[in-house]
Amino acid sequence: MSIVARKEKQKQEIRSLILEESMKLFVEEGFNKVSVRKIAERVQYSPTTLYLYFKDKNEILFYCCESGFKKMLEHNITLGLISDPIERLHQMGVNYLNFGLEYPEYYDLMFIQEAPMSALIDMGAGWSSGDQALEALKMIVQDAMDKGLLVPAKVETVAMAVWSMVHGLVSLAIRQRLDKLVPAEDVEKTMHESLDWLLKTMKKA
Amino acid sequence: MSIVARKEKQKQEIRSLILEESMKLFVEEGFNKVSVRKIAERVQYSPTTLYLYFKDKNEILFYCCESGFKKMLEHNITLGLISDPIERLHQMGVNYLNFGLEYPEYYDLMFIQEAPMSALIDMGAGWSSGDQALEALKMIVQDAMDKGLLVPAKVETVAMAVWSMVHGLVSLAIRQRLDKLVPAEDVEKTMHESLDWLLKTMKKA
DNA sequence: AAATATACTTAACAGTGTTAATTTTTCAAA
DNA sequence: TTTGAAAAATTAACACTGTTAAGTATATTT
Repeated sequence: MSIVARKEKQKQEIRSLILEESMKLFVEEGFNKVSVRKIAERVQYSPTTLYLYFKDKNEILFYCCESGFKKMLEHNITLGLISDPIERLHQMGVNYLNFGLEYPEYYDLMFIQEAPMSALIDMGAGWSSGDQALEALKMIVQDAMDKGLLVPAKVETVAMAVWSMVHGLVSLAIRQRLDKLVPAEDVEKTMHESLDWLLKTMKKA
Repeated sequence: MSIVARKEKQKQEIRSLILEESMKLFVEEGFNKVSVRKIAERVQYSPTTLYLYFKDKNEILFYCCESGFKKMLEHNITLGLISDPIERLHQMGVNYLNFGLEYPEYYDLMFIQEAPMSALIDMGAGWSSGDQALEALKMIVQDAMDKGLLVPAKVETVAMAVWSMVHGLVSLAIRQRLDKLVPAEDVEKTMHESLDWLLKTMKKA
């Protein structure tokens, strides 16, 4: 029993090692430029060994995302302290923008690449941390509505609007599309202004 | 002179042929799954011949985007008829969502892939139709503000907010992320509701 | 010590983008 | 009309990619 348990533990350690090194590489060079062989070299195993631990490259990416979501949740840890729902929503948006701009490669994997979703479908699995973040968003919107701070509307509608807005900002920024609208050096500032504008606008007069 | 002109014309025709067939393939299978060899087979040339007409695969994609923007502008051709700026902005948003959902592969190339922007940087060129669309957006916002239909704010800020919002909706939808918020069959409807909500919300009371 | 199960590696396949060298075609001058 | 240069297209090749099948060590059990 203890020997089989120790072996299982070793296996998990190798899994973790692969994920860690993969994530480092994804962050350094971007998902598409990282090959299975490169990861294998980093973990000092042959390329094919990785296939004993993961179904394919997509699955490796999939598990890396989970750690990305956890990182994101850490950013939101101080959120509970803010009592005003609108203020809380605002801060959540600011955190989202900061996360995206600080870790663009993580963001890319989690929200832009299609690979992890394919893996998710293949596996029939879920993303607990990811769903958790969305639930948090919906709850804040619901809270704000209950307190009469927002014009009544379907919670999903407003949540989708807010999420889409911050995602749009980050993903356009990451893909250098916002340079077409304002000079590159003003992009970050204007992104925050846009978020401020939305929050101010949606707050019930 | 006329003979050299005809040769030039022939060259342009081959260029167009390559772009047409590439676009078809990109739409059918997605950028990443289309290889230079596949394109070559379609146009009945050897793979290396394409390199006589384009610097690399990214440059092919880049020129395909231009046609995507033109397609998009066509969708907006009826916009001038709407006199109310807010209503015009709303319809522009609706067109944007429809375009993204109707031609997700085009949208992917134009706004999600990073490849065309790399080509753009390498070439030092611009995207006339793309810039044109952004200018149109800014002008509508400016118009709405001039007519006192929006709370005064920096035009770029509001334009960025609106663009980010619709881009966020489309790109999250394309990458199957919105399924996490509402059931798949409700995604499209809720997207439109979110857009409606934004426009209603931003309209000065 | 022999047999079996586990962990890992080597070799290989079919594909990728791209370059250099080589061939075929086109067309003006002799 | 043949010759020679210029243009256009091709073949061969390189260094990669993700992934699978077959083979080889290394433990563990009998």
